[in-house]
Amino acid sequence: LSHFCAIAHAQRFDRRRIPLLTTINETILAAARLKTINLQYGVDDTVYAQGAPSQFVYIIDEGALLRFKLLPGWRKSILQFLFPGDGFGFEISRYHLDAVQALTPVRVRAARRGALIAAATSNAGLSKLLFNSASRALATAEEQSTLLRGRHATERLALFLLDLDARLHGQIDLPMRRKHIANHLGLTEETISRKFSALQRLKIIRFVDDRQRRMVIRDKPRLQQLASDASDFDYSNTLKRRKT
Amino acid sequence: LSHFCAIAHAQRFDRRRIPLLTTINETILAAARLKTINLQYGVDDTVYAQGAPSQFVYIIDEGALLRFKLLPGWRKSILQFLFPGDGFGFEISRYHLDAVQALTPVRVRAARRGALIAAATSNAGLSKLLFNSASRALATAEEQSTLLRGRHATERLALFLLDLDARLHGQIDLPMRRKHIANHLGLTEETISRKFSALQRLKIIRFVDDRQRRMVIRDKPRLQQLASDASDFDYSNTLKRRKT
DNA sequence: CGTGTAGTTGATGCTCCTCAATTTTTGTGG
DNA sequence: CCACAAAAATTGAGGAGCATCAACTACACG
Repeated sequence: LSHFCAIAHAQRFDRRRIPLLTTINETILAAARLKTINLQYGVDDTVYAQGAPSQFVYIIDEGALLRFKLLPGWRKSILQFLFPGDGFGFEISRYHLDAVQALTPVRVRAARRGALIAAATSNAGLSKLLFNSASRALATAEEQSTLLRGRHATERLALFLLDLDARLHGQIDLPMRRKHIANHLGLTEETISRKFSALQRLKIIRFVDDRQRRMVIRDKPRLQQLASDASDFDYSNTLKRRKT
Repeated sequence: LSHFCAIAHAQRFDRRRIPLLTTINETILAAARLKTINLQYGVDDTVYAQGAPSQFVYIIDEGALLRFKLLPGWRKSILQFLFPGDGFGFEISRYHLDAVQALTPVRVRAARRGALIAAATSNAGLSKLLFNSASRALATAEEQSTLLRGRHATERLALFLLDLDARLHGQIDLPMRRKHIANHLGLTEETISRKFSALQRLKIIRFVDDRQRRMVIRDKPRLQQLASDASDFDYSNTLKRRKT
């Protein structure tokens, strides 16, 4: 038990502060006293596919992944991006309803789903933790819906960046491609690219590497304002200045 | 116990078939053996406000409600519409993170939140039910996110109608105003109105009352097709025919 | 009968998508 | 290390779809 607590602490305070996001987290694994195994994945590797039997639950030690659903007609919908400390892979169904894929080289710990369920069945405290965790995940998902109801691309992107900032703290290292962000926000990659350029021109963000992947937020108040009302920002594709 | 089971059965098979949607349902109340009280609300009455202390959990016997969140700047985001059999009001937080309001005259049963939590703490089976329920609610919320990533108004409206159809079965009696649908789908009420007109012109749906609230789906396959790809449907505001 | 509310329809402009060209970055093999 | 090809990101032009503003209709209620 103390072993896992130590890891949990290291995870939470070491590199990044993270509001836990999904139905599984460090505390749960610790409370269930499950044996875990370490696994590694390379870029673009699939951790599990949609419809596959659900055997393990996972917690991320290092790297980033994306969680998505396949839709009728070859399309997919990216539900969220996962970072160290986040957990995934636990559902009621015995088969996965989503799929998870690595964005960078990844190290995860995996525990048997069956063992977790068995532990929860005889342990009301653990069940309660699971419920808490699912509730928080639900709140996160509804937050996401609210984000997607925002009508302007700038609003959505600003909210997305602020959320990442809160989770990753400080310098944001985007592990995903433009097209992933676009899919997640219900936009196109061209629009994402244009909005990034616009935010950079206005000195609200800055990319600090040549890959345009590592960025800092230079003017968070302005970004927060854009997140709630982008009406004095949104200009079209061209470079004309803001409306008066 | 058998009392509640009877109600649960009546609820599930009597009037409408409903995939349970929120963190609370009939089965949970029955398993927890909670005392309930009956409450009634009139149109537009608030069941609870955002930020209010969380005292009860609720199950709907009759009528329809809407659940929403207030956002910075007087805006609100409608998370979902609730119908008989659906439950609401249970969260981890001791204060409500959302608000619930009646769309029609409503009868609900309420149970004390504290009693439910107490029951869950000593009862692993109940905790597990709560977790299952939260997981299903999570799946629903992620479904909703996926809907909102669809780029065309027609896609979103079609998915919305198909979802209502699955929940209400048969004739759909819309308890909400156009503006509620619009908010929920991230569109404007004018667009909703125009899309309804278009669907009606194409004989995909039909309104069977003069208030334009009660409708039947006349061509479900076509509606399902539009839900996954509206590219051969979307024409602008004007009445011009579909693209070739 | 007015008055108010919900819904529909129309005209216009803005935002974002589409398609395409260009630039930048990444990966591969000599 | 450089040359080359492939992939990712950016930028541009034009058009599609939705929002906005406004007028209009239908119904509800006193």
